[in-house]
Amino acid sequence: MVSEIPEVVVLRLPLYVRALSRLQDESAGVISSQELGELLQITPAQIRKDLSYFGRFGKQGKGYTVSYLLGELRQILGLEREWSAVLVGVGRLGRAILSYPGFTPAGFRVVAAFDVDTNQIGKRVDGIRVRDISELEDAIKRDAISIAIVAVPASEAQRVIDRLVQCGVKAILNYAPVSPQIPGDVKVRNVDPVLALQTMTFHLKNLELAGKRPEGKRGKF
Amino acid sequence: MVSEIPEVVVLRLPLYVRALSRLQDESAGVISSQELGELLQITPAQIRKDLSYFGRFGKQGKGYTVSYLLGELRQILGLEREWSAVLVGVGRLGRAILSYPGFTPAGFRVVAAFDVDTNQIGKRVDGIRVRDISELEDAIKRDAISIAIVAVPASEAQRVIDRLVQCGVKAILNYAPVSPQIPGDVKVRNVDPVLALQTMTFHLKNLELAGKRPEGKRGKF
DNA sequence: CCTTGTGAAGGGGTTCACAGCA
DNA sequence: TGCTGTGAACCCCTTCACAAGG
Repeated sequence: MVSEIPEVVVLRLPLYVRALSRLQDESAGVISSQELGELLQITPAQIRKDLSYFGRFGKQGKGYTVSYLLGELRQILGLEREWSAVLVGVGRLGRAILSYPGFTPAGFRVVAAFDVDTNQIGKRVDGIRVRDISELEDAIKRDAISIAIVAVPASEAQRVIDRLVQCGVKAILNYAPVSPQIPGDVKVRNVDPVLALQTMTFHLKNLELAGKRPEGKRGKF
Repeated sequence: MVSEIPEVVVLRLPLYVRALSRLQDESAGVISSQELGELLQITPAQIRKDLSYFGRFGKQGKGYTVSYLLGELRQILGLEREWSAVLVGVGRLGRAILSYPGFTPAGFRVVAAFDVDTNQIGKRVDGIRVRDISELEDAIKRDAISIAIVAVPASEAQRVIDRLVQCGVKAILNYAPVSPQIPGDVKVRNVDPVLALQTMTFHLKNLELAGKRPEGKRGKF
């Protein structure tokens, strides 16, 4: 039931959760796949197919009850509990992550932060005491942490990730600009704004080229 | 030549650039698709196919000259020039973005920052003066900016994005936790660490379930 | 009538496998 | 021999289209 779900589907589920949460805040009662699709720029068929991997949540002729579908999806994604995470790297980026207010309401709690910088160690950042990275393994194992956030320099990232994997972390949110090597049972999501920008400059460049070619007029509305 | 390239391919090109840059720093001369694939966890065939959309960059029996391929890819992605961007939203997140040191070496320069908060306006953050958002349109048009970074609250994001699109911005790096509505000729990349975490909790939850079922009956039917 | 759920069809990206060539 | 470049096969995701049912 769980093993055959396409990864792309899993990537979309949080989008549904986010949209449904907003709809619930706006007291929306029922929504059709058509309407949800318009909000998310996803085809209605796509949404219905995605949901059908997990069950039948809708009412024919009506649509989906927002609160019910939201609850089911939160259940499916494991969001009905709180998740503890550790942060490695408390430099500028790491401190920004610690003070990011979006994690807590979503149920993610950073319970420990580590660094190698002796100037940082012992200090408190947003209520979290920065600990020496030598304590990393003990802390993770003691609390059976399965999520880590990596915000160390690129040169250190693979080493840190190896250590995290070694002590049982199964999910890594990686802010370092590297493509880490990890075993298949560990999930990594990379956050790299520069990569994101670079995928867009490709299109920008081609827009400009098109604009410079008088005969290359294609985009008409 | 340009319009038929799958978007997934464009998403991978920056990964190649990043890996090749590192290889160049390490004075690597030549690399095969096999080796590059191991670094990036991508199949060699995938890499060769991706590159073949743009030309023939390798040497049979040898592989790819790192510096040459890097230069070609940078050319393809439009990275041989500097790109100016504006930032909208200079709250905690926006300030962290302004002080992020990764943009400049990659050739991205934030040339203006805007906010609605009168306490912020006029102040300088990392050398950039914060301007009143009412100046947004003029500034973008004057300098023909095509990239914007959005770091405003979710409730404001769509409005801000509408304004950006309105005055000709074609690429948006969106840090707000929303799925924006945009016309087809504008590219958006969303950065949302919470969504990233939520896709991983799905797997974590299922790992735990599997662990709790002695027979580990996965893949029913 | 309206919208879901879903087999089936379709489309597009990945992988294969080998010709080509240094 | 070693590795690229690439048509073709393959596979998987998306979209279609309609039965089902409120």
